[in-house]
Amino acid sequence: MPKTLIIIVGPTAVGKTNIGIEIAKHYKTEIISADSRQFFRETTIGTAKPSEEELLAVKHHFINSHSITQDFSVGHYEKQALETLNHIFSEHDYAVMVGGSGLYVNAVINGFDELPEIDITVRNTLNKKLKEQGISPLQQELEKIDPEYYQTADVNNPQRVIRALEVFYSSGKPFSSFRTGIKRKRAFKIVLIGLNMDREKLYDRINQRVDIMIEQGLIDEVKSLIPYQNLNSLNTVGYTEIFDYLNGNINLERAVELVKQNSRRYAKRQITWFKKVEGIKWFEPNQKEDIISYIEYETMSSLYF
RNA sequence: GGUGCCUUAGCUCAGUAGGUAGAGCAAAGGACUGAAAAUCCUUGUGUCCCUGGUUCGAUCCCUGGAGGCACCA
Repeated sequence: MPKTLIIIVGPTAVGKTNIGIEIAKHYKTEIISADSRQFFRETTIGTAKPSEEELLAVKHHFINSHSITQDFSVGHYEKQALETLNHIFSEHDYAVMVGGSGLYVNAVINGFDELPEIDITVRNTLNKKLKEQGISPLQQELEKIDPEYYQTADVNNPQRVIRALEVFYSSGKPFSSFRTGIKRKRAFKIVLIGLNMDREKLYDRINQRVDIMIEQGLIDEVKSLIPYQNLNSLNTVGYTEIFDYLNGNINLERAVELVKQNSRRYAKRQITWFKKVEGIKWFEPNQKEDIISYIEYETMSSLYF
């Protein structure tokens, strides 16, 4: 029987965690998280991790697996996730991946091109230049060293421009020369489940969940992280706004309002991302039975075709 | 009760010497191969409070009304 990875994606607060656990229990297997903020031990309330009971009910990978101080990116994730999947598949026919980070999910589905390790001082220098001189000198640099990428790149986006430049300055070769766009073949079948619901209902759930986070002590959690507030892993919804409150820039009411608003915007971006992913079958989070039938159908059909 | 000011996009407000209107925020849509809960791009959604009148034409001027704010009684 072929090994099958069931991937459950969808916007924040739609109910992925819950369904993921149900599906994993049904197939008596483990969960691998694809959530770029739930890796970190130091952030719990604001990242809406599975509860302790949920973590005990089903074995989870990539939850509390890393520290915010570690250098961990989607490239590392791709490799580690595939290793973890190998382990799971050595004992199970199914694995369940749950996550809202589109890029991370994509890393497992299609893989990335091999890109060189970059020197962090190069990025720092480029960021300094961006801050002092603005984006246009960086755009000009990129146009000169990598005209091919410059053509198609979003050159208004500093992160894209700096990424291409740092790859060039770290390797001596243009970013575009590494980009093949080739999709990797995986040794397992993938069944993609998308979870979504009425936008208004989703937004209500997001707002409610933020209120619950505050009740659970989000402020104290963020307070304990003040020494680390400049880390990239804390540049995230639910933390930046509370840092602003704790630093006296905005009042608490405004901070909470902004956490809700930014979570809603995040959900919208997630929906945009997943809409274009090929092969997703969409469900409402209360359709557990339909989801399992769909997985069964997909698994069976792969036996015959 | 009287006087003055206000009423325009979901919100805060501009504006049109009379030719049916535009900013910010909110929102919506989109992009995205190692920062991705990040970052970036695009888009104005409207009985211009109601009512008559003047006018070729009124959101704008005039009658009357409704609501809000301020002051005076």
